[in-house]
Amino acid sequence: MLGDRWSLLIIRDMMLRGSRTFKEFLDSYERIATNILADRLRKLISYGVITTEPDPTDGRKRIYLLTEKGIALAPVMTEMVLWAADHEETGNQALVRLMREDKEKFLAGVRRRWAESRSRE
Amino acid sequence: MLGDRWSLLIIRDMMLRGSRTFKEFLDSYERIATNILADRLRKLISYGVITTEPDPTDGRKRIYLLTEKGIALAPVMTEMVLWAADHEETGNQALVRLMREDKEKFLAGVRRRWAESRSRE
DNA sequence: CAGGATCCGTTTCGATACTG
DNA sequence: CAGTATCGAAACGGATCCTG
Repeated sequence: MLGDRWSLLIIRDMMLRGSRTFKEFLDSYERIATNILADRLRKLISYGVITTEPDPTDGRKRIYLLTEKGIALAPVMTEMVLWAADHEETGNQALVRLMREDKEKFLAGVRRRWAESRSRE
Repeated sequence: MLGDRWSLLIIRDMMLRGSRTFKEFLDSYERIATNILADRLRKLISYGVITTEPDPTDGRKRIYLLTEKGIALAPVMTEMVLWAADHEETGNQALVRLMREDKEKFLAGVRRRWAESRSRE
């Protein structure tokens, strides 16, 4: 799954933007077709990187969550974002600044938010 | 180029195995078709991640080298290898051990070897 | 309306054969 | 050795349709 463009973007949006639903992924600024998105979500589930469950407050929705294996990708994503910020188009500047100031602290924050969202389920 | 399987493997082999020629990339254990390899090398050059020049000792060969922008991907590759080692098939165990013992030291070594190979050109 | 599935033209891939 | 040419197979992506 490393090496698939859409999978990486999905993981990035889940990890850094907190995206959780099919619609939120679709609205992410990069264009993705619904069939491709559905396919990648299925594959990510089969890889054990994410899981899915119905939204308890809205039966129509499904919620997608990172697993332990998924959140373990945080260091990879962080390094990717930092490299892109240095060498390609600039993304979220505030986020990049946070990452650069203290990488370990930033990662700890990502993991903490993930653990908290898990415990609410 | 992040998000393309072959590009990542080429960069990995250049960075961690010291691969430098078309043939060395082909012989890398993952199968890659010659046209795909040529295409990815071309794209990596256009991205500014690698450069190429004729082999001074063998006119038939071309040598591919990482640029500054390319070697800056070392932290990304390292985190990818560590994640894969923890969660997927196991690759080069000795390398993984080195990375885990002291990540910064490992990265310094990669950068030093790269600088030395540059200065020999 | 959210989360998909299906259809379909277009792009990319990958295996093999061939060339400088 | 380092690629290019060719061609069928697979993946993509857009539009649209379906279902709870």
